[in-house]
Amino acid sequence: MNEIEKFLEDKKVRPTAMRILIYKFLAQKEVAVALTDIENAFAKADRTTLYRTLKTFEENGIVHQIDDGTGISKYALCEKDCNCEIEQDLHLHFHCSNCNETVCLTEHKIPHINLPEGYVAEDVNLVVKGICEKCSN
Amino acid sequence: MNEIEKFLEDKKVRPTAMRILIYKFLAQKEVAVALTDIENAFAKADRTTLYRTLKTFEENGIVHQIDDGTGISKYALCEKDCNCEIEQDLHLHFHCSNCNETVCLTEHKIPHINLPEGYVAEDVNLVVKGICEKCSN
DNA sequence: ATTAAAAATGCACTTTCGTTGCATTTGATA
DNA sequence: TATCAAATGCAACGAAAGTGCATTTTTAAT
Ligand SMILES: [Mn+2]
Ligand SMILES: [Mn+2]
Ligand SMILES: [Zn+2]
Ligand SMILES: [Zn+2]
Repeated sequence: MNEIEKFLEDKKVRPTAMRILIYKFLAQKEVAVALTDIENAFAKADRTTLYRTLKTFEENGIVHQIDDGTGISKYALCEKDCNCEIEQDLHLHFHCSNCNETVCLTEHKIPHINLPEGYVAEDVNLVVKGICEKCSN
Repeated sequence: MNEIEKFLEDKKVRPTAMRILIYKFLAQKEVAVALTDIENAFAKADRTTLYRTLKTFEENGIVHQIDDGTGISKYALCEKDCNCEIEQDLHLHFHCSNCNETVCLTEHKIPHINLPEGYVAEDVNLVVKGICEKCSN
């Protein structure tokens, strides 16, 4: 059994052929991907399967969903020891208005936010929109 | 000519009956509103008119659109001397997962974000999700 | 190996929200 | 009062997310 299969099983996800392919696809991309991107990459597979694969990955801590403000959900692999927890794992996302790509800035954790009395934070989303490094040259 | 009409004209928006009503509705609400909310409040008006009114208000700096992560656009009146500019006007938004309401925390400006070399910020969206003050009692 | 159960996949469809084209109405201006 | 531009209303469309159910594949037990 290879490494990816082992990884998926550790995450309690059955390593089907499709899931392994999608995992490899995500691992190879350095930007966040939309369902459509995966759909285009695997024309043979049904959209629903890809959709549910992403949901399964998300529920089991393999990917995190990214709301970059475009209205289209993006997904990216989680870091090695990520639990998607506020104050620890959550990082900034950057969406380039030129190339339309969204990237995880995993080194840039979201700062602690002070809230008014009575408010309880459970999740934070911080997205910066602008021109990315590739497009600003 | 009353105060609201004057205000709209200052913003280069012709103060029609519908627009005045929608402005009053927004001014009276202390939470961000969705198109559907306005639709329900003004059953007689067409959804398209309400939609375009919000767009007009947004283009002329009367309201700002809020992406709270629910996938449904919300709108709220801008502050007195707001230009919706990064580093000055942009504030934190809070979405309550219990009552599903979204509020502007206008006193909580978005902190300056350090980006990697080459990245240029043009806009920032910071949304905290959790339990609001009303729901946490 | 054979079979039964569970899980994954594929297909068709629905829903929701945002958006647009165009005809009609309203309102400002001359 | 006539004219023109802007606002409104109606009827669609389109993208994306999501669901129900039949079929296939995989796992596990016999
Ligand atoms: Mn990320
Ligand atoms: Mn706001
Ligand atoms: Zn770019
Ligand atoms: Zn609440």
